[in-house]
Amino acid sequence: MTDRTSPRISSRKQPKQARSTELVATILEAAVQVLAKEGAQRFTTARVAERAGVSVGSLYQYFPNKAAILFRLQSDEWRQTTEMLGAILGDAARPPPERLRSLVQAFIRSECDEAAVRVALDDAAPLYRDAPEAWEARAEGDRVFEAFMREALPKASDATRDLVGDLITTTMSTAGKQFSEWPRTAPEIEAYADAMADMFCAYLRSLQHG
Amino acid sequence: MTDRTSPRISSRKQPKQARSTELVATILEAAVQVLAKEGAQRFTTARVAERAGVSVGSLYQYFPNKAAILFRLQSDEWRQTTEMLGAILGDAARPPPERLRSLVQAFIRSECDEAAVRVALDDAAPLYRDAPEAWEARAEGDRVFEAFMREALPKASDATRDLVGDLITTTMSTAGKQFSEWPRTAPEIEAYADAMADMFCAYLRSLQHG
DNA sequence: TGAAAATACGATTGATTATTCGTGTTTTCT
DNA sequence: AGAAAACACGAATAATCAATCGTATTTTCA
Repeated sequence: MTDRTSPRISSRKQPKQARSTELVATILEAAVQVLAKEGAQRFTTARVAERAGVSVGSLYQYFPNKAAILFRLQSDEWRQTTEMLGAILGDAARPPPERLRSLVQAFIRSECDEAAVRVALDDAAPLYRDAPEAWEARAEGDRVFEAFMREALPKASDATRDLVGDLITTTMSTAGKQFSEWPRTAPEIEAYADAMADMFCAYLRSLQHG
Repeated sequence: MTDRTSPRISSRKQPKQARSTELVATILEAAVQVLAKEGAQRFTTARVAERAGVSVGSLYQYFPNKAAILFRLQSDEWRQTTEMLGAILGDAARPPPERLRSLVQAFIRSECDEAAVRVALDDAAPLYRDAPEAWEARAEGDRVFEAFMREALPKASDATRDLVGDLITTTMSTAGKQFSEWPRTAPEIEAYADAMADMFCAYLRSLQHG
């Protein structure tokens, strides 16, 4: 009954002049600041434009709507996370459990840096969640992790590997959100990450020994 | 710099007549339906009142503001969850790992029932998150879990137990959110819950064996 | 240089929504 | 019954904000 037409979110125009790409960067930078300082509630196109030192009109020249800005920030973050994932998990010289531990620590650390932005971006998720493009970045990360799982659990079935991979990535990726709801000190977070890594490793070991 | 005065959220009036308590129940029921059918974005006092068959004015007689309705729903849910927690974990006749497994399954199942409401309530979290009362229900649950952890890890230090309890509860409680973002079938969810229980048990075992 | 294309501007529009308050109705209690 | 308290009503208010569009400025390039 509700006429919820999800708007096209990621139609970037082809820039004809150089200033446009600068502007996009400026706007994204401003958007991050607004999210961090004001939160998702007060994230408005006017505020982003003001902070960026441009007019709302200019903003709308490069982003079809407000959600597109948020979606772009989220995409960039996912891209970055996937890169990190690949770099750490792809290091074939180290044993899988060690790589997994590094990943957990790196991931949780990165979640805690700029925690305010992450939380705000998460709060704003309803605005960009429905966009189909939102899942592409995630899919790439899943592929990288699958490759790692084949190394970590060579004897397991594909179904088991998928399930375990799903469990681990999900567990890891939701941890950051909890920290922001009940803030912890840096050492507490380190300890938490260590415990999580211990848990994953214990689980993988138990799977290998039958 | 931002003048974000968090409004008092949970000042329930003392009802003088019987109809008022009925009305509160009706409003809460309507609120759930609006959340489920329309989502957090479209959760408005007007819509809730309409669905409840009352006027906005009446609604504001029992809830000081919109956030109070959401907060009340969240509180009720937490209370319910804590009850379940206590019932399952307190059953001293069963060995701790078995209880933990039951808990994970029950918890994830309950997250999946009424998933739409849970997601919407979560989306609306920014509106009621800042209320200090919001943490009381959670604290009670933590206490129950702590008691369980003393049974499950009798030899561990308090610090370890706290950390592990934190890790387990956090992991469990964030699982439901992920399901709604990428929906899964019922058997997939069962398998996921089983895997999570396996993971927790493997971790607890590894902690006990040093 | 000068015209056309690209970009930038920001007041305005239209829509939504939380909350109030003056008024009418029902219940309570004597 | 009748007055007072409690409750219910919903139009009106005031605020916010996404997005537009007519105009002004800058860049391109022939």
